[in-house]
Amino acid sequence: MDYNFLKIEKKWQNFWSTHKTFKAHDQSEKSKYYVLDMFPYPSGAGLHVGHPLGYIASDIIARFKRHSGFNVLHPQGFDSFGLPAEQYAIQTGQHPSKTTTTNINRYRQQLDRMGFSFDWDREVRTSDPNYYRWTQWIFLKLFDAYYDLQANKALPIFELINRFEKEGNLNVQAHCDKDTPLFDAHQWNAYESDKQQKILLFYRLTYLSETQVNWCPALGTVLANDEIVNGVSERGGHPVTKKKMRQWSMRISAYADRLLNDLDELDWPDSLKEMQRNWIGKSRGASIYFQIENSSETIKVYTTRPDTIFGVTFMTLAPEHQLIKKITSVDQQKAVADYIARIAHKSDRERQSDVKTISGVFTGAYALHPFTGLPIPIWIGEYVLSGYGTGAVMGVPCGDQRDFDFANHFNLSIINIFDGVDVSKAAFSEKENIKLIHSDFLNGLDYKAAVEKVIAELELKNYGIGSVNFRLRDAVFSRQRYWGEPIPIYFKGDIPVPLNEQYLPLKLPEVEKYIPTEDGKPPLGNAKEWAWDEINEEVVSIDRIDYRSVFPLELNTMPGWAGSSWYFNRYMDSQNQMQWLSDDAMEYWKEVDLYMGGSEHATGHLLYSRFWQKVLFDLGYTNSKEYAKKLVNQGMILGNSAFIYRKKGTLTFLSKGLIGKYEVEPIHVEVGLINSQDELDLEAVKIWQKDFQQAEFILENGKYIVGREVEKMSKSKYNVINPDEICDKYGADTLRMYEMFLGPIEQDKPWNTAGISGVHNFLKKFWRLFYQNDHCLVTEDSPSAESMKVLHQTIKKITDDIERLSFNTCVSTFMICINELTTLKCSNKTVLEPILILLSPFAPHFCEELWQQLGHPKSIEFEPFPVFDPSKVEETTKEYPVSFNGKMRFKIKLSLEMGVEEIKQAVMKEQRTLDQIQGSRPKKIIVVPGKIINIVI
RNA sequence: GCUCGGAUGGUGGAAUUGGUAGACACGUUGGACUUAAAAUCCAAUGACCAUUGCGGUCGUGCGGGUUCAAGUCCCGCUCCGAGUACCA
Repeated sequence: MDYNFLKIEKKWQNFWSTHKTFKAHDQSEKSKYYVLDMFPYPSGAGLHVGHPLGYIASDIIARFKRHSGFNVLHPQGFDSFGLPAEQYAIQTGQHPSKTTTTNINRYRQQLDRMGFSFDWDREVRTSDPNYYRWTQWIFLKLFDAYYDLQANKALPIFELINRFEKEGNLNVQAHCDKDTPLFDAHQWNAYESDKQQKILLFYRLTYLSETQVNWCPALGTVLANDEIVNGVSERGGHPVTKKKMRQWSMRISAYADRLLNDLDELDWPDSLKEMQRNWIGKSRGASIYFQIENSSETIKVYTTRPDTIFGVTFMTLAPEHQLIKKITSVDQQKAVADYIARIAHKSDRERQSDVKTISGVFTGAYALHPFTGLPIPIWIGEYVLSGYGTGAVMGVPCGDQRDFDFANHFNLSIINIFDGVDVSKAAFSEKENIKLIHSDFLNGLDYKAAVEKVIAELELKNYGIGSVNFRLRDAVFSRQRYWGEPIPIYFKGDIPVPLNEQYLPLKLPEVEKYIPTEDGKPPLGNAKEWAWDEINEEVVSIDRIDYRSVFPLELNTMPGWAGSSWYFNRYMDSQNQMQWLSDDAMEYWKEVDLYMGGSEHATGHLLYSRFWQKVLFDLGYTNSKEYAKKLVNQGMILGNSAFIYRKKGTLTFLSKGLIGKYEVEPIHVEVGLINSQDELDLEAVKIWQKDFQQAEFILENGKYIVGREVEKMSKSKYNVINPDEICDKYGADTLRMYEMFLGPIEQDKPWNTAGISGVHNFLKKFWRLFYQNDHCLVTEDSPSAESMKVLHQTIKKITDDIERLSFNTCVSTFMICINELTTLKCSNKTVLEPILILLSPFAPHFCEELWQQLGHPKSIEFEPFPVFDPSKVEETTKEYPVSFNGKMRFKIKLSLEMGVEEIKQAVMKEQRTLDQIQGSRPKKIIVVPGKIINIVI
């Protein structure tokens, strides 16, 4: 019997799938354990060895928990709406659902080969109408809710309407648009229904509004902030500009404080929590009102440094500020208009890349300092952002570097208000250990005391108010795409009307083209059947919108993060046709116990999904306000790219060592064409790409040596390692163990195929404890004390290490264990059986096979995990290192039962010790039982 | 700039609470078996010095400190990575 991994793995994968071994049961005596992976987007390129890293880790936990007696939910699915399938559709005319299905099937095949213990009966696909029906349902729940600041939670919108009817909105404290008008009950009841609906949009948790959006002309769609990286689109790297559009948004800003505070109770990586904290960006400070000279208008500024109020020498408004038109003096009007026009032409990217240049213009107007009454010139400056705070800042050049630079550039005055500080060259922006001067009633105070005092004063005199600000913006929810969830809304005029939930799912219509219409409408504008008939309650042809009861449906679709913001709940009850989730399933599964995924979702998916969970919690649809108590970020497996070097402007390629002073262009080559000595296979490269047939390769020592660089694994960099190839050559169990062995799970690490033999040899070595030359070695004799000791040391180490997710050390422990048992020639059933159970989460097929060979009729999957027995590893003696002043000199074997005093006496009797001390008495003897003896002399 | 991580042999990495640094694996070298190769097994492998025999010195990015004892704790740097970026 050889270790025939191909045969074994196929056999057990079939066994597991026909027996539905990993089916999770909704009712069980056992405690539940929910292990979740971030579900993949099924791209056309298939999986590479980096993708399954997190899945392997979570699978080990899932299997370990099953052995430990838990009813484990370990589901998987596909985030199957998205841009690549749509772009492929645009190019080829093939329906995205077809591409998606093909890709999913390929993913499924690859995943199955690795022996994951997923419960595929619960699979979800975000593009499946049976799934997105509930995504649409959640959208309607958000549409029908508002955020009440008194209750500090979302409430149904009808409660708000009731209040409006009784008392208007004068006493309503709710999270709403800042331009929301005030009205009393009488006014409200007198409003036309359309006007009432428009006002309600200011309150709804998902709402339509005219917003400045990030428009990507190349993709023809709007992007959220987290979909933009360095001013260009995350996908494709296309430029992004600003555009005003009527868009759906999600009022996530209402939840900023709770999203921030609840982070404290989550067992998530600190770095990830920190990223979310920064993204939410809470800051404390004050809003201060500045009266404008000779005008009734006031300008509100937000500052985190109200203590520096006496350092104010000017004020700057964002170019988009509404008051600019009103306050600009006659003689400055042209200059201001020119400036604003110039800024408006700049794209976001230009504005971002050019932060060094200082630009601005004087409005000709002055504001009055609230305390001194002195006039302060009002400027307009590009560096002030309209989106943050009030879009206006007070300029304190002595305390803020940007204000300082601005003041210097335009020759504005600078007052120093910090004691003993030189502000002639740069601003002083530190807060600690400094006292204020030239600051009237704040003189002599430090930062903390001054802030407190000035806010009290501002509030007393009604010049301002202490306030809190967030960086977090509402999330734009409309996408001008085809391949996404339709938004269940139709329009009567410009009033959005929600579809009643009984008509869900609102299925994606068929279209002829997947591109925007000629008049610039989203792709759904191409659909013929895309109007809602209120009377017949069905989707009908758009030709009928002239009929009284037929109205156009929303043409935008939902963004990629919609479907992924709640899928973890659906797994608990994925086949339910009546509800998004039954109460029983929710009651039993509660929330995710371990969520495994990449940190790249920190400010996207992981924030949006927390937001939706909180809304659903407030509205009573779930009883967990956080859906994942523990989260682990697996690192990335990086590729080891290979480069050849083309002499600039030629077809000549220089081996790495010959580049010298030549100007060369590095070009990626397929890593499969490189041997372990970094030598390029010249024949193969010419077959690989025809372009190289004409090329001349200059060799060193008869070889072409490539350059190497560690980068992200990607098809375009030709550094992809396909897991199928590894499975063919070494088997899935080797791949699983090797990926765990590469390093700590949360770390990025480069893939290196060369190292895999170590793990593969381990499995073969272990196999040889069972079989050699077709001969079974396993005996039922009672094992030696040494082998029992090896076993129990292993049990302890593995149990501890799995609990703390240190899988790389687990693999090492197994290797040590098998090396020792090999040395001991131990093939006792009593020892080998528990090791199979220990190892089975890592190498499941391998262990199942041997488990069966040992005569067990049932699968290994639910065997109880072996329990550590300390008595088996107990030692009576131990070698203690004896050191003098911390330096180790010799070892001494002593009984473990000795007390500290006995050990001291025994050590002092040692001849060598006495030699060391040479007559002088030791100052101190330190004994840590079981660890160390140190003699201070 | 700010925030958060890192830095240990030729390489990936161990060292869980301050207690024999370098486990385990790759790679390299030498050996056994073999006609040969593969496979397998054995030995050596941080650096330097001493090796006929023990052995010794230095070593966890750099400079200090605390301690009988520091990869681990404290202070000050350097470099690398990630996130974020006119956020007032």
